[in-house]
Amino acid sequence: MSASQSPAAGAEGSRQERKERTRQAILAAALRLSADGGLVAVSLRQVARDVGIVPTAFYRHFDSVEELGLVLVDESFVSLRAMLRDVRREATLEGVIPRSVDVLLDHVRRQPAHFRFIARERNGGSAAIREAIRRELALAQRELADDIARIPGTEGWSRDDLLTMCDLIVTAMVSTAEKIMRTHAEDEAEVVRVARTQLRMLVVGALNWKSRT
Amino acid sequence: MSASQSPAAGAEGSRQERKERTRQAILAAALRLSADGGLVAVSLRQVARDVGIVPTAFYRHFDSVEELGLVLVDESFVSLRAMLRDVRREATLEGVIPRSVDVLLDHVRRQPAHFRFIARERNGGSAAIREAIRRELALAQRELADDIARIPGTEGWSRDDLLTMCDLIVTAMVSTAEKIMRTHAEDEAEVVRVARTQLRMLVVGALNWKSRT
DNA sequence: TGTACATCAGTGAACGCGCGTTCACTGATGTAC
DNA sequence: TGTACATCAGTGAACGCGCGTTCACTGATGTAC
Repeated sequence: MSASQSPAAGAEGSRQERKERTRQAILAAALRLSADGGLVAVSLRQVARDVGIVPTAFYRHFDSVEELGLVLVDESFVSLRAMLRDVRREATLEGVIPRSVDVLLDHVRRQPAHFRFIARERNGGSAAIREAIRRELALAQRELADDIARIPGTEGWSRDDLLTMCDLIVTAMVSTAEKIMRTHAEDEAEVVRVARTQLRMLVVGALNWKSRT
Repeated sequence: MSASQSPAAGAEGSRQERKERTRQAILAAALRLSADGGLVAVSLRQVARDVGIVPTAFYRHFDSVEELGLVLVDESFVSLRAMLRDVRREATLEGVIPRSVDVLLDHVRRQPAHFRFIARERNGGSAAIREAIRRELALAQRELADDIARIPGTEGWSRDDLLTMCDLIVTAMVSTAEKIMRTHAEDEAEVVRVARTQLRMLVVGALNWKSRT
């Protein structure tokens, strides 16, 4: 690797393009390496070695592994928001539950690294990273509430009840995502079945609880 | 500290008693130190320094920090099971929800270190520790199902539905515990209110969903 | 009760290793004229 | 189009540090006689 100026990413493109390619390679390496023991266990030198650059070159792109981690949070939530957008395409109260779980399964299987990163760092990471993830999940919760409010048949719910329910839905879905990640393909059906039942219990409960008050 | 043979724990008691006291001091130190960056970030030397022994003396008690971590899992779940036992003392369907949340709040406030350790290592820790925690939580889920099955008025639920519901309850309560840990005392009431509403939604939902089939 | 020996929790020096960070540098790419 | 200079991504040596682990040890406690 000592013969090339930009070993990780080939020599094509402008200087700026090559820098961006190295940056992406660093992000990808850190994401991959963090799967083992979380981002805390990832060293700057490991990342550099993996990318094929000298340790000091890391500083051309990030001030620290921590700063890199915050970028990975953003990147991971792009995947999560893409998922929410996919769920949004089903707009009936009946169809939304099976569809949501299917979409979750699909996205977790396609982007396992991003979902694993969020699950891991949500409690395990540094304070700054935990806070960033918490904020993104709270945003997802509000977006979900907005979406559900638009579904016909949900007019009876107050914003407050809706948010309380969405908090629980997000929690349950994060838990389901974690389950999916440690489940082999042949046992997926059971996880999906349980997740659907739980969502149904939850939605039906919210409906009946509200009608009582 | 170099003047004493058992600096961390005084000189009283038999050799065996003093060894046990050092062992407990090591566990306490590791639990405290892991609050910052998880157990991954805790080094054998840090623990030894904190306890007031030389690094090599650590090996008289544990083979590695990892092994120590597994003991901390056990210890933490003693707190969690004490909590379940406390919940169990309320045996009516109406009283169980507010009581459960009160008990959770009380125990999390009294043993924050144990609950924080479980929350952190559940996803952040080593594979062995994650697995140990997952197994304990699955056990808690089954015990909870047994308890609920004994409450009058729950005869209509199948074991399967009960377990599915308990999975969701445990997930929600872990999430609530995490919320409590990052909430100041003056905002506790809101967290408790939301947690109660969520449990109620959940239980009512399970009831109504079952009666449908 | 007194003595001789065994046990073993804790000691302290030493090791090699990977770490983050500093610094002066190189040489290809980009720009101004 | 050609030349002179600026930029800056990546280099490589060097540093001090904390780490886990080894080893032979010490000396108080415990036990057998």
